Amino acid sequence: MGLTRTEIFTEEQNLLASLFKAMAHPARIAILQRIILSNTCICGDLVGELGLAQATISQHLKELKSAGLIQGTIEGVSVCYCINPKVWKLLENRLGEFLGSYKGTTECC
Amino acid sequence: MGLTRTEIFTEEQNLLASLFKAMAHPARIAILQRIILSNTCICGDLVGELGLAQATISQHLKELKSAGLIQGTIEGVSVCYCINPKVWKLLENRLGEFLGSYKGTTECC
DNA sequence: AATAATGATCGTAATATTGCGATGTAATTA
DNA sequence: TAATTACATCGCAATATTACGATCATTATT
Repeated sequence: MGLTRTEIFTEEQNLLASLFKAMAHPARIAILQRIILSNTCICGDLVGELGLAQATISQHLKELKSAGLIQGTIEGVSVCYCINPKVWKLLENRLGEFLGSYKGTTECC
Repeated sequence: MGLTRTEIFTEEQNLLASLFKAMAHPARIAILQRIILSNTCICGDLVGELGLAQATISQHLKELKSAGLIQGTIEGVSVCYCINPKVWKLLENRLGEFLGSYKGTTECC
Protein backbone atom coordinates (compact mmCIF):
# COMPACT_ATOMS: atom_id res chain seq x y z
CA MET A 1 0.00 0.00 0.00
CA GLY A 2 0.90 3.63 -0.20
CA LEU A 3 1.78 3.82 -3.87
CA THR A 4 -0.43 4.90 -6.71
CA ARG A 5 -1.76 1.97 -8.71
CA THR A 6 -1.02 3.40 -12.13
CA GLU A 7 -1.54 0.04 -13.81
CA ILE A 8 -5.29 0.15 -13.37
CA PHE A 9 -5.68 3.47 -15.18
CA THR A 10 -5.46 4.49 -18.81
CA GLU A 11 -2.40 6.11 -20.41
CA GLU A 12 -4.42 9.29 -20.77
CA GLN A 13 -5.40 9.37 -17.12
CA ASN A 14 -1.83 8.78 -15.99
CA LEU A 15 -0.45 11.38 -18.38
CA LEU A 16 -2.87 14.06 -17.31
CA ALA A 17 -2.30 13.26 -13.66
CA SER A 18 1.47 13.47 -14.01
CA LEU A 19 1.29 16.82 -15.79
CA PHE A 20 -1.03 18.15 -13.12
CA LYS A 21 1.23 16.80 -10.45
CA ALA A 22 4.21 18.63 -11.90
CA MET A 23 2.30 21.88 -11.54
CA ALA A 24 0.70 21.06 -8.20
CA HIS A 25 3.03 23.27 -6.18
CA PRO A 26 2.97 27.06 -5.86
CA ALA A 27 6.75 27.26 -6.26
CA ARG A 28 6.56 25.44 -9.55
CA ILE A 29 3.73 27.67 -10.72
CA ALA A 30 5.85 30.66 -9.74
CA ILE A 31 8.83 29.26 -11.62
CA LEU A 32 6.75 28.68 -14.74
CA GLN A 33 5.23 32.16 -14.55
CA ARG A 34 8.68 33.68 -14.17
CA ILE A 35 10.08 31.76 -17.11
CA ILE A 36 7.11 32.72 -19.25
CA LEU A 37 7.40 36.37 -18.23
CA SER A 38 10.97 36.86 -19.38
CA ASN A 39 10.54 34.54 -22.32
CA THR A 40 14.28 34.28 -22.53
CA CYS A 41 15.42 31.80 -19.92
CA ILE A 42 16.78 32.41 -16.42
CA CYS A 43 17.72 30.37 -13.39
CA GLY A 44 19.89 31.74 -10.60
CA ASP A 45 17.47 34.66 -10.54
CA LEU A 46 14.80 32.32 -9.28
CA VAL A 47 16.73 31.61 -6.12
CA GLY A 48 16.89 35.30 -5.35
CA GLU A 49 13.28 36.02 -6.23
CA LEU A 50 11.35 33.14 -4.69
CA GLY A 51 12.10 32.83 -1.01
CA LEU A 52 13.41 29.29 -1.14
CA ALA A 53 16.84 27.74 -0.73
CA GLN A 54 18.94 27.01 -3.80
CA ALA A 55 18.69 23.27 -3.28
CA THR A 56 14.91 23.50 -3.12
CA ILE A 57 14.63 25.53 -6.31
CA SER A 58 16.94 23.12 -8.07
CA GLN A 59 14.74 20.24 -6.98
CA HIS A 60 11.60 21.93 -8.28
CA LEU A 61 13.32 22.68 -11.58
CA LYS A 62 14.26 19.04 -11.86
CA GLU A 63 10.65 17.98 -11.42
CA LEU A 64 9.46 20.42 -14.06
CA LYS A 65 12.17 19.19 -16.38
CA SER A 66 11.46 15.52 -15.85
CA ALA A 67 7.78 16.19 -16.52
CA GLY A 68 8.95 17.72 -19.79
CA LEU A 69 7.45 21.12 -19.11
CA ILE A 70 10.76 22.96 -19.24
CA GLN A 71 14.19 22.40 -20.70
CA GLY A 72 17.56 23.70 -19.61
CA THR A 73 20.85 24.30 -21.34
CA ILE A 74 24.19 25.11 -19.82
CA GLU A 75 25.27 28.63 -20.66
CA GLY A 76 28.77 29.18 -19.44
CA VAL A 77 28.68 29.05 -15.70
CA SER A 78 24.95 29.28 -15.35
CA VAL A 79 21.97 27.32 -16.67
CA CYS A 80 19.25 28.70 -18.86
CA TYR A 81 15.75 27.29 -18.55
CA CYS A 82 12.79 27.78 -20.80
CA ILE A 83 9.42 26.31 -21.61
CA ASN A 84 9.34 23.20 -23.77
CA PRO A 85 6.94 24.38 -26.48
CA LYS A 86 5.97 20.89 -27.63
CA VAL A 87 4.93 19.66 -24.21
CA TRP A 88 3.26 22.95 -23.41
CA LYS A 89 1.10 22.66 -26.53
CA LEU A 90 0.29 19.07 -25.68
CA LEU A 91 -0.73 20.16 -22.22
CA GLU A 92 -2.92 22.91 -23.62
CA ASN A 93 -4.62 20.49 -25.97
CA ARG A 94 -5.22 17.67 -23.53
CA LEU A 95 -6.35 20.02 -20.83
CA GLY A 96 -8.65 21.92 -23.12
CA GLU A 97 -10.14 18.65 -24.25
CA PHE A 98 -10.57 17.40 -20.71
CA LEU A 99 -12.01 20.57 -19.26
CA GLY A 100 -14.11 21.17 -22.34
CA SER A 101 -15.66 17.73 -22.14
CA TYR A 102 -17.91 19.05 -19.42
CA LYS A 103 -20.80 21.04 -20.81
CA GLY A 104 -22.61 22.32 -17.77
CA THR A 105 -25.98 21.74 -19.37
CA THR A 106 -28.31 19.90 -17.02
CA GLU A 107 -28.26 20.99 -13.42
CA CYS A 108 -28.28 17.94 -11.21
CA CYS A 109 -27.27 17.72 -7.53
CA MET B 1 10.73 21.59 7.14
CA GLY B 2 8.68 19.35 4.94
CA LEU B 3 5.62 21.50 4.53
CA THR B 4 4.84 23.80 1.64
CA ARG B 5 5.55 27.44 2.44
CA THR B 6 2.31 28.82 1.05
CA GLU B 7 2.83 32.16 2.77
CA ILE B 8 5.59 33.19 0.38
CA PHE B 9 3.44 32.76 -2.72
CA THR B 10 0.57 34.74 -4.19
CA GLU B 11 -3.09 33.82 -3.82
CA GLU B 12 -3.16 33.02 -7.51
CA GLN B 13 -0.20 30.69 -7.31
CA ASN B 14 -1.63 28.85 -4.33
CA LEU B 15 -5.06 28.60 -5.93
CA LEU B 16 -3.74 27.20 -9.19
CA ALA B 17 -1.50 24.76 -7.34
CA SER B 18 -4.34 23.49 -5.17
CA LEU B 19 -6.59 22.93 -8.18
CA PHE B 20 -3.82 21.08 -9.98
CA LYS B 21 -3.16 19.05 -6.87
CA ALA B 22 -6.78 17.99 -6.65
CA MET B 23 -6.48 16.56 -10.15
CA ALA B 24 -2.96 15.19 -9.77
CA HIS B 25 -4.05 11.58 -9.39
CA PRO B 26 -5.24 9.19 -12.09
CA ALA B 27 -8.08 7.94 -9.92
CA ARG B 28 -9.40 11.46 -9.51
CA ILE B 29 -9.09 12.09 -13.24
CA ALA B 30 -11.00 8.88 -13.81
CA ILE B 31 -13.67 9.91 -11.35
CA LEU B 32 -14.09 13.30 -13.01
CA GLN B 33 -14.25 11.72 -16.45
CA ARG B 34 -16.86 9.27 -15.26
CA ILE B 35 -18.98 11.97 -13.67
CA ILE B 36 -18.75 14.10 -16.80
CA LEU B 37 -19.67 11.17 -19.02
CA SER B 38 -22.96 10.37 -17.34
CA ASN B 39 -23.73 14.00 -16.63
CA THR B 40 -26.31 12.88 -14.16
CA CYS B 41 -24.50 12.01 -10.96
CA ILE B 42 -23.37 8.63 -9.69
CA CYS B 43 -21.26 7.26 -6.88
CA GLY B 44 -21.39 3.64 -5.77
CA ASP B 45 -20.84 2.81 -9.42
CA LEU B 46 -17.33 4.22 -9.15
CA VAL B 47 -16.34 1.59 -6.64
CA GLY B 48 -17.35 -1.14 -9.04
CA GLU B 49 -15.76 0.45 -12.08
CA LEU B 50 -12.41 1.69 -10.85
CA GLY B 51 -10.40 -1.10 -9.26
CA LEU B 52 -10.05 0.54 -5.87
CA ALA B 53 -11.52 -0.17 -2.46
CA GLN B 54 -14.59 1.70 -1.33
CA ALA B 55 -12.67 3.55 1.36
CA THR B 56 -10.14 4.73 -1.19
CA ILE B 57 -12.76 6.01 -3.61
CA SER B 58 -14.53 7.80 -0.80
CA GLN B 59 -11.28 9.49 0.14
CA HIS B 60 -10.64 10.67 -3.42
CA LEU B 61 -14.20 11.97 -3.66
CA LYS B 62 -13.64 13.91 -0.47
CA GLU B 63 -10.55 15.55 -1.91
CA LEU B 64 -12.34 16.53 -5.10
CA LYS B 65 -15.18 17.90 -3.02
CA SER B 66 -12.99 19.89 -0.70
CA ALA B 67 -11.22 21.37 -3.71
CA GLY B 68 -14.67 22.43 -4.85
CA LEU B 69 -14.52 20.55 -8.13
CA ILE B 70 -17.50 18.35 -7.36
CA GLN B 71 -20.52 18.45 -5.10
CA GLY B 72 -22.56 15.66 -3.59
CA THR B 73 -26.09 15.37 -2.35
CA ILE B 74 -27.66 12.56 -0.39
CA GLU B 75 -30.25 10.79 -2.47
CA GLY B 76 -32.04 8.34 -0.28
CA VAL B 77 -29.53 5.73 0.68
CA SER B 78 -26.91 6.65 -1.85
CA VAL B 79 -24.99 9.83 -2.67
CA CYS B 80 -25.09 11.64 -5.97
CA TYR B 81 -22.01 13.50 -7.12
CA CYS B 82 -21.68 15.95 -9.93
CA ILE B 83 -19.40 18.66 -11.23
CA ASN B 84 -19.56 22.03 -9.55
CA PRO B 85 -20.16 24.21 -12.60
CA LYS B 86 -18.95 27.42 -10.97
CA VAL B 87 -15.58 26.05 -9.92
CA TRP B 88 -15.19 24.22 -13.20
CA LYS B 89 -15.65 27.46 -15.11
CA LEU B 90 -13.18 29.19 -12.83
CA LEU B 91 -10.73 26.41 -13.44
CA GLU B 92 -11.18 26.68 -17.18
CA ASN B 93 -10.61 30.43 -17.07
CA ARG B 94 -7.62 30.49 -14.77
CA LEU B 95 -5.99 27.59 -16.50
CA GLY B 96 -6.62 28.96 -19.93
CA GLU B 97 -5.15 32.25 -18.84
CA PHE B 98 -2.11 30.59 -17.34
CA LEU B 99 -1.39 28.23 -20.19
CA GLY B 100 -2.21 30.89 -22.74
CA SER B 101 0.23 33.34 -21.20
CA TYR B 102 2.99 31.45 -22.94
CA LYS B 103 3.27 32.37 -26.58
CA GLY B 104 5.96 30.11 -27.93
CA THR B 105 7.38 32.89 -30.05
CA THR B 106 11.13 33.11 -29.65
CA GLU B 107 12.98 29.85 -29.52
CA CYS B 108 15.58 30.01 -26.81
CA CYS B 109 17.37 27.08 -25.11
C1' DA C 1 46.95 26.62 -10.43
C1' DA C 2 43.89 28.80 -6.89
C1' DT C 3 39.59 30.92 -6.14
C1' DA C 4 35.00 32.04 -7.04
C1' DA C 5 30.47 31.42 -8.90
C1' DT C 6 26.63 28.52 -10.32
C1' DG C 7 23.96 24.60 -9.92
C1' DA C 8 23.25 19.66 -9.11
C1' DT C 9 23.09 16.05 -5.85
C1' DC C 10 23.15 13.71 -1.22
C1' DG C 11 21.39 12.95 3.21
C1' DT C 12 18.02 13.83 6.45
C1' DA C 13 13.93 15.45 9.10
C1' DA C 14 9.15 16.72 8.93
C1' DT C 15 5.03 16.10 6.84
C1' DA C 16 1.65 14.48 3.23
C1' DT C 17 -0.37 11.01 0.25
C1' DT C 18 -2.11 6.53 -1.01
C1' DG C 19 -4.49 2.43 -0.07
C1' DC C 20 -7.13 -0.65 2.65
C1' DG C 21 -9.52 -3.22 6.41
C1' DA C 22 -12.45 -2.28 10.09
C1' DT C 23 -15.87 0.25 12.07
C1' DG C 24 -19.40 3.92 12.40
C1' DT C 25 -23.67 6.22 10.63
C1' DA C 26 -27.91 7.12 8.36
C1' DA C 27 -31.59 5.76 5.48
C1' DT C 28 -34.24 1.69 3.53
C1' DT C 29 -36.24 -2.61 3.53
C1' DA C 30 -37.99 -6.85 5.51
C1' DT D 1 -37.42 -3.49 15.35
C1' DA D 2 -33.76 -6.10 12.92
C1' DA D 3 -31.24 -6.52 8.92
C1' DT D 4 -29.42 -4.38 4.87
C1' DT D 5 -27.45 -1.00 1.89
C1' DA D 6 -24.49 2.91 0.82
C1' DC D 7 -21.00 5.80 2.32
C1' DA D 8 -17.97 8.13 5.54
C1' DT D 9 -14.39 7.97 8.79
C1' DC D 10 -10.63 5.91 11.65
C1' DG D 11 -6.29 3.86 12.11
C1' DC D 12 -2.45 2.04 10.19
C1' DA D 13 1.52 0.82 7.03
C1' DA D 14 4.08 1.98 2.94
C1' DT D 15 5.69 5.43 0.21
C1' DA D 16 6.23 10.26 -1.61
C1' DT D 17 6.96 15.18 -1.09
C1' DT D 18 9.01 19.33 0.70
C1' DA D 19 12.69 21.86 2.48
C1' DC D 20 17.39 22.69 3.62
C1' DG D 21 22.38 22.39 4.87
C1' DA D 22 26.36 20.35 3.15
C1' DT D 23 29.00 18.81 -0.43
C1' DC D 24 30.30 17.81 -5.25
C1' DA D 25 31.09 19.09 -10.22
C1' DT D 26 31.86 22.39 -13.73
C1' DT D 27 33.07 26.59 -15.77
C1' DA D 28 34.99 31.39 -15.23
C1' DT D 29 38.04 34.55 -13.24
C1' DT D 30 42.25 35.99 -11.02
